[in-house]
Amino acid sequence: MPELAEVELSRRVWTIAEGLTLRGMSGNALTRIYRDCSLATLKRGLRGAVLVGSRTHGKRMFFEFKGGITGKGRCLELHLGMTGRLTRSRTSSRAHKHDHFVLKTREWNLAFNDYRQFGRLFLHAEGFNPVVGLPMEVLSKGFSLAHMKAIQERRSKRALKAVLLDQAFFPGVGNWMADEICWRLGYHPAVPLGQFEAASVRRVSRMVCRGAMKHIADGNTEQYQEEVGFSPGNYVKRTPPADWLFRHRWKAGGACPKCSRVLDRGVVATRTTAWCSSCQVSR
DNA sequence: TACAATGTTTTAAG
DNA sequence: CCTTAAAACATTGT
Repeated sequence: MPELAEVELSRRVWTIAEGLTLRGMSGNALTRIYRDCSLATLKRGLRGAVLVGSRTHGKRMFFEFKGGITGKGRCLELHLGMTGRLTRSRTSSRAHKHDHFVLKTREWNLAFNDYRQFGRLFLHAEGFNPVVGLPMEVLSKGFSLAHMKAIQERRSKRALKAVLLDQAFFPGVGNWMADEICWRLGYHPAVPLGQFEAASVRRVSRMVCRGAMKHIADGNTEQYQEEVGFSPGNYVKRTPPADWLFRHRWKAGGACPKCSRVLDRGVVATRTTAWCSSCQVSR
């Protein structure tokens, strides 16, 4: 479920345990989640460690740990895939179905839950600097007009939506944000990137990323953290303003917030796509 | 039952 | 080399 803002929401769920020592861990070693890093490696690396900080980059999360039985800190990288989420609960509560591992402190259980198992995890050495080698974040200072023009040159013939979904160029943007950006630009998602004004693509994609953070991450942090059994799509119904395409694109028969025309649906860049054939031109 | 689901990677094909 | 399309992953809900 996670795009930029919900990844940030997920990160915040675990910050409750900052400064606390991991006293144990449980998990199911047999799932696909462990294709990059085994449960045994995870257990050995994190036992006795202290969570000292965290950050996100696009759809990735990085949790930094110090100490532990190895004496060396670790950086735990998580990706939520399509259906992953992070939860926290009191130590008295039992694990939920599809909790692949649970990090335990004296007072909290931090769980990684993902029923489709598309998520992944990596355990890096202490001091791993996640920013090096990763693409420029859309909301960072470096995402300049020159940077945008460079992207445009390298992918001028590709569909706008395809480039927006490419994590090497727009880290954190996912299917709904891509549709939102195309709609706000007033063009069909299949129009080649080369036909756009670089400044417009940059401005609108930054606006949508900022709005997602404001309306979804900042607007839901406490509720998200308290909610048990939070299900994908819940936040969709209650957060961003009604003049966002986001609020309408999910339901069959959803209407364009600008002109009220029923939204079109199809596949663009291999993903289900919603657009308004009246407000979005194909030229 | 069949299909789609907020993601990515791999493989195949042109 | 490039680009695009399709399949694969595993589970749930409509």
